[in-house]
Amino acid sequence: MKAHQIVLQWVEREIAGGRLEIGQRLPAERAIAQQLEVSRTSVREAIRVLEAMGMVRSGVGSGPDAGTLITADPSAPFTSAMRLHLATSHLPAADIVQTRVLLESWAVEHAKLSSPSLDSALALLEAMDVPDISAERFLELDAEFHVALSQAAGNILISTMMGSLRDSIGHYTLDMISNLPDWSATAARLRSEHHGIYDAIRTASPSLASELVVAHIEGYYREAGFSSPEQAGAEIIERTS
Amino acid sequence: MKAHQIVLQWVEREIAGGRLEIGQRLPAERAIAQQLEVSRTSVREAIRVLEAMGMVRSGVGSGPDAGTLITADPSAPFTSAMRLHLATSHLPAADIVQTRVLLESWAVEHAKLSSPSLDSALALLEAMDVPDISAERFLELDAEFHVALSQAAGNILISTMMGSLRDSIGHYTLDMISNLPDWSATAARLRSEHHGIYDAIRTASPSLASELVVAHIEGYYREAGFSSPEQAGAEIIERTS
DNA sequence: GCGGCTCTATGGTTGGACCACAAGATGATG
DNA sequence: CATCATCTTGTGGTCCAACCATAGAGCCGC
Repeated sequence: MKAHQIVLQWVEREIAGGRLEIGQRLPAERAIAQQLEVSRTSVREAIRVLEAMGMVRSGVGSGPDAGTLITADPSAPFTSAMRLHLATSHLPAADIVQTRVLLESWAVEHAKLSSPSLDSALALLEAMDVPDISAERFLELDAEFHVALSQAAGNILISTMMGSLRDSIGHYTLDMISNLPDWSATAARLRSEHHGIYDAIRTASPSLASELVVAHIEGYYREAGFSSPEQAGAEIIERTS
Repeated sequence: MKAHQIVLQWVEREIAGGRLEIGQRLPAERAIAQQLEVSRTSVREAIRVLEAMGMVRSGVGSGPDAGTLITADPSAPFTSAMRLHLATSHLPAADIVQTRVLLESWAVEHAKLSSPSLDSALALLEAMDVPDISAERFLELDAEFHVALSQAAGNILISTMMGSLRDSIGHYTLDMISNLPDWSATAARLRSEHHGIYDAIRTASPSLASELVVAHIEGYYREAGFSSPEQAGAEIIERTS
């Protein structure tokens, strides 16, 4: 077993055993190295891995922001790993769109009316309603709106995956604007659909909300000139390669 | 920007630009360090991160297994990160079960009859049919069977997530055996349900297959004494904490 | 030919040194 | 006494030089 893996294993056991918890600090790198009898270099390699997995966050100096703090950001590994794997073209964009539709339609169907995420969604909805908003800003809020919706179901795993997909999705929704015949008309339609989805959730019509979401997403791709998410994915791969 | 991030960025650009591809080797650590004007230590930290994300695989010595090979195993980051985040109890097991049902029911509904994964699934099915199989071995094959099914839809992202969930799921399906009143009876039922699912896919009855999968998974939890996956998750957290 | 040897290049590991940073302790100064 | 500058301490960030372990490549003696 490699030296840095010893450290990883130790950290995992400390966490699983409750001796380390979120919000606490890891011992100093030099202290861990001494305790586990490995070099500080190896400790640092392990911490880099933990950092990439969103388990810790390091800060220099002293004070509240210093030291290696144990966090728990499950989205970090998904986001960064997905971006890299996308670059290899072994993860087709079409798969991402397809997955998005699946996760999001499920999430709105199982949204909990008591979730505070719905309030955030409403705020985003209103932010999108301002008249002279730029297309970039609109799509940004759009993405956040969809993530907020998917959080309302209360499944951390699914909302996390949606949050990670959001970044990947953001890259090409913007590209697709140029394919639209009339952005302001599209924006108006998107606004109306967003409100429709939101209202369906609020009035406890889960299956309707789900259908509207699917239609909303697929409609956007259709209007941008793709007859299906599969083709959209293929086209995007063409253009970015 | 930290030194190791420079390396990560460089690797990402090399891959995105097609100058590095899967199957090729990264330059030697010392060479990268010299080229990017960072220390070898920083290069190694970056490689550790890439390794954790399933992007590379390092080997010492010389020959075909030596050097740092660019792979593309999207399941690696999901699996390891999920295990760690599970340990923090910020990722409830119930969420995992719920996600599994969602992904798997979608996958069988969209399974492609031409997929070779279906042949693998059949082989696994037959392996599970041998009379004197142990419960452990049966559940192992069971897990592989479900992963094979989810691969048949051809969505890399979804099958990858299922593969990662499989590890987490495996931990507690085994635990649940003790809750079963009659294992051999349950095994017989599972076999029959597996064949039912497989046949539904083969006979191009996607919605039936999907329903059977949901019933199959939820039925297992019910028989083990949980009335819903949510309760199962809660119970598992109790027992492992 | 063939077995064993050295050579070489790879990643793996280590200890030590130094830097940048930020808070807290200290002390000079008005 | 209050205030501000300075020093101290402890943190992560970086780098270097050396050494080890591995495993193929090539050479040499037989």
